[in-house]
Amino acid sequence: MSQTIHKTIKKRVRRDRTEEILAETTRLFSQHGFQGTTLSMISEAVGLTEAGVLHYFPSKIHLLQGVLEYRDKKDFEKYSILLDSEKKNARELFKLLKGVYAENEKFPELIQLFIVLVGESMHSDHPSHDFFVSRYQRGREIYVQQLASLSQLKIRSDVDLNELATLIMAVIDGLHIQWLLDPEKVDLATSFDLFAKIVVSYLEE
Amino acid sequence: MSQTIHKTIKKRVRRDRTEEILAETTRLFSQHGFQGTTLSMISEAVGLTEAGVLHYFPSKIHLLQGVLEYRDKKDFEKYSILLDSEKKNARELFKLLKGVYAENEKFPELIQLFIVLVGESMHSDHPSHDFFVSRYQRGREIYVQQLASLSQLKIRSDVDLNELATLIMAVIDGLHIQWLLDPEKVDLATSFDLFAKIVVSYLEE
DNA sequence: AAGCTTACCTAGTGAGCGCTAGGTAAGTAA
DNA sequence: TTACTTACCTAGCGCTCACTAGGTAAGCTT
Repeated sequence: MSQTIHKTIKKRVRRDRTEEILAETTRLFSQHGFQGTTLSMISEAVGLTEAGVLHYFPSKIHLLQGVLEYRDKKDFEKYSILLDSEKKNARELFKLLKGVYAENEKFPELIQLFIVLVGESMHSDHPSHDFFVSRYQRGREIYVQQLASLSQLKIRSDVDLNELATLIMAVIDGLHIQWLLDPEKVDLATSFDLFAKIVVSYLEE
Repeated sequence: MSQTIHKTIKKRVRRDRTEEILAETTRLFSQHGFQGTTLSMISEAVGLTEAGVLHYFPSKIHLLQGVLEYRDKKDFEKYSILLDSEKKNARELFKLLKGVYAENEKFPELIQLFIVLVGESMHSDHPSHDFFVSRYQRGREIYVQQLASLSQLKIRSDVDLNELATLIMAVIDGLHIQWLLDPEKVDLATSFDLFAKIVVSYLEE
């Protein structure tokens, strides 16, 4: 004790920092992307040295995988509410969807994370390219399944469910882009509402 | 002449390389983004040294501005066809839109350029953030104007034209993302057709 | 108390980054 | 023919990058 008393007191809290690192990395990736974020930015944000961060995730790509897995899992957990609820027509499905996305709107950081990273991942060389290809694939399958399960849906013979699923996901991504760029000019909820109204009226005509 | 004859003959073509630089930079930015592209990649692609490239564009940010201006101008030229043609109802407007986007589909590089760069530009610190904010703003205004000009449009009182404009742009961006990620699974034309059909049927109901 | 594991640190390393300084030679105008 | 501009080049600068080697000390287990 007598020897530490002379130095500036550093409280050395030693604990598992995995969660904190993932949280800060999510924030930084969502702002600057994978390529635009450096290990020093992450280590500073979390209060460690670069080597300290690399103790948890041995490379920058491992950090990316960590963030992606962590957030993707949480993301799909949210949708389980949607998957498990009973609904009989398109109107009810879109009402549920609206609820899920209204919830999401409270976490713009996570929305931005996926928009920023998917942009970077267009090229097949990017470390998260394959992740996003299968994420969208899976997303489409889930929507198709949900649409097909509507017991009261008078499916118009001219509507391909897969195309409709693609469209729903496209609208959501596209609205997110405009909303993140200019949140004062674009309102996520009302724009999605308009889409829902149009689609429901078409399907239930 | 007698002194050059001994050396390996380098044909030194000296000409204005601005266009070539912009073309290669467009290609590289669309693949790796602004942050993921280096001056050495550009200079190699165009057959110059890094300093050679910087002779034309004094910094990497000038290259970004150059690419953006150049491509944005060309992009909006294409839409002038749309703006100038006469149309009287929503059906005709969407038919024209379909034509424009079918044309675009032939240049995936340009589509990818804008998707990749807009992703990077989400954060307000990014050098092209403001460009994209006003690009989308302008885009929405043009669509509103186009929709408002439809002489035969029985405007349903419950449709806000600005929301509809936002939605159209969202669908296009969102479809582009899924198409670029997985061109075999997503067909741009048919998905957009579905959207057009749904919207037109709603508006002309 | 001894030994082991976990949570870090300091101090590098080579490679690559955007960019600059200062040239040289080809083409153009007077 | 001279002078100027344009189109490049070589060399290198300071910085930052992701990552490594090799430590030390805290805490847990035996």
